[in-house]
Order: sequence, then structure tokens, then C-alpha cells
Amino acid sequence: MRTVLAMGRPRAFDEDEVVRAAVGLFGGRAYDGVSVDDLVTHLGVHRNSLYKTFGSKRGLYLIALRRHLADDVRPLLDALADAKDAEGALRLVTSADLRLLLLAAIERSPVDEEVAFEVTSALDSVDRAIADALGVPTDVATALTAAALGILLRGNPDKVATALTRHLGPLTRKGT
Amino acid sequence: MRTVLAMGRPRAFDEDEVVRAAVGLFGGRAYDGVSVDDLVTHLGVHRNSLYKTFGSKRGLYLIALRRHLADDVRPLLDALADAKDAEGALRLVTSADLRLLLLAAIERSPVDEEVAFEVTSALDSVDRAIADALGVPTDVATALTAAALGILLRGNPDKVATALTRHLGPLTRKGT
DNA sequence: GAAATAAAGGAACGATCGTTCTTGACTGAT
DNA sequence: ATCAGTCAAGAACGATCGTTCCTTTATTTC
Repeated sequence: MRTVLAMGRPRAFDEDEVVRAAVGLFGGRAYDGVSVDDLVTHLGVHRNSLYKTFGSKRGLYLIALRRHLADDVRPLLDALADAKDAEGALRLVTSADLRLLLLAAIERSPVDEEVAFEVTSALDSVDRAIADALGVPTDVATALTAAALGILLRGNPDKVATALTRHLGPLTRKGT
Repeated sequence: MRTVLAMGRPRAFDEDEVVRAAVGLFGGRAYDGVSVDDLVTHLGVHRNSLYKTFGSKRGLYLIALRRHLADDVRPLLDALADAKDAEGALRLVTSADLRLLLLAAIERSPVDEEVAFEVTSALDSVDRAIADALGVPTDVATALTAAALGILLRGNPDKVATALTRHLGPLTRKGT
């Protein structure tokens, strides 16, 4: 408990909005392809406030990544709990916005172990959600997650997912 | 036809070796994460020769990408022609070294349309090879390629591929 | 050997990188 | 009204980026 003697000038930016915008920017191009100038220009926050609030560019990136996991992956996990078969699970994953997670997995994980940890545990939680919902072994769930990520990677998720699940779905339908 | 009056000092580096090494470097981290200093240090070529021979960093990247397609993807296509079922095709793709292609697809294609063209046609050729070998519709082949890429993305390709093909293989066996 | 050509070797370029410093504007409590 | 504390605004930092220039060395043809 410390006594507040003065409050100071109030912020002119919304921290939540800034982090959400950072998720969009970092989800659109590689980490090194997003400069601090880009962040300052597109996020409505000024250099000083960015460093005061988030510590560094990497600090903002990590916060944005965790926000992405909380806002976009966590709801996916909840939805997956009600999945009835592999087709349904694949549809849920391939229709989610996982661009930042995908980019983080492929280009930051190899060089940033803190990112690697977040990515690994996020993907593992997707695996577990699928395994629990469908009652399939974990390695099958991992394979399903992998297939969904590959579909996201190629773009046109809807068309491709349809083809895959048309063949894969019946095999893992719950209770057969 | 021009008359050669003098030959000049011979190269002290092997152009093929340099390009192969560049494939390794660019396949290991993001484009912006590989500096020209890195290239000069690890490739055994000096700045001047790099620019004289390849034009620019991006020029070397494009040449390395095409070399990757010729050395690593083309043999995969040939091998896929003999694939008997989806399991075999998936095994072939997931055991290939496609790191540069994967990285190019996810982090360069969005910002470099020449890269995007190479990546798209390479992935399309994999689709066609699978479709031709297995006699499946092209969208199913696209889905299989996507699944294989997702498996590569997650690491541990062998274990995961086994699980996926155990369920997927029988469905698309040739002639059933 | 002399002239011509091409590569090696390295210094140096302007631009941009992430980060920090300085100054002034604004706020709440005394 | 004053003071303390926070933020905005933007200049400025050293480091590194991709690229170019210059000099030296090596080789072939005359």
C-alpha cells in the first residue's frame, strides 16, 4: 500500500486496443518485418508510451501473442469441447484466426524459447481438447491439429477442409 | 561473339556450394533474420562476389529458393509418382526437407509476389503428383498436401504421420 | 614482361533498426 | 497556485541493415 500523491496525465491510448492492433500487425508479417515505426504509426501509441508500457518490441510481441492465445485460441478450445467428430473439429480449427500463432510457430519459435513455450503449450492444448472431445488417442489428435494447421497455411481453408473431412470424418466419429 | 582478351582472376568459391549453403541459412530463420553479414560469414563468399554474382540479397534468396525446389521438391515429385496410397504419399512428403519452402510460404509469399509464384506452383505440383499417383480428386490431393505440411510444421513428423496415415491410408488406397 | 580482366579484401555509404533522452503539456492532490 | 507525477511529442543515440566504392591480387592473352 503506497500513498498516491499525484495521478499524472491520463493516457490518450487504450492499452487493450493497442495490443489487439499489435496482434493484427504481428499476424500479418514476420517479426523482423514489423518495425517499431510501424507499431507507433498503426497502433496509436507513441514511442515513449510503448516502451514505458510494454518494455520493448519483444515485450509487446509476447503480450500480443498471449492476448492472441486468450482471445482466439481459448474460445476455440471451448468450442472444441462440443465437437462430435473429426470433421467438426477440423472445421472449428480451420475457421479460427490463428495467423499469429502460425507465424510464431514457424519463424519465432526457433529463435525465441519463450515464444516456443507459448506456442507448444497452445498447440498441446488444442491436441488435448480434440482428444478429449472425440475420445481418440493423443497422437491422432496431434495429427488432426497438424492437418488443420497445414490447411490454414495453404489458404482457402474451407474448400480444402471439406475435401479432407469428407474422407477423414467418418473414421473418427464419436462412438463408432 | 566477342573476343576474350583476358580471363581475370578465377573464383575462390564454388557457386553451387554457396547457393546450397544459402538454402540452409534461409531455411533456418526468417528472411529478415538472415543478414548479409551472416551470408558472407557462413557462405565462404565475400560481399563483392555476392553482389556481382547474385545481384542482391533478395536475388540470392530467389536463386536459393529455386535451387531448393530443384534439389528437394523435384525428387519428391518423382518419388510421389510411385506412391501406392495416401499413407505412402504422406510419408514421402513428411520425410522431405521442405523447411525453406515452408518458411517461404508463410513469411515471404505475403510480401514478395515472385516468391509467392514459386511457392504456389511448387505446392500445386505436389498436389498434382499426389492426385495423379493415387487417382484422387485434386481437392483431396490438396488436402493431403496440407496435412503433410502441417505435420512438418509441428516437428516430430514420423510419430504424427503414423497416427494420421493409420486412419487416412485405407480410405484412399489405389483401386478401392 | 605489359595490358586487360575479374575476383578478393575491406573500408565506407546512407538508411533504417530498436532504444533512450529531452522538453513541454496535462492532471490530481495539497 | 503550487507541486509531484505521468504522458505526449519528437529529436537523437549507437548499432546494424543492404549496398557500393576502392585498392590489391591473381590470371590470361598479347
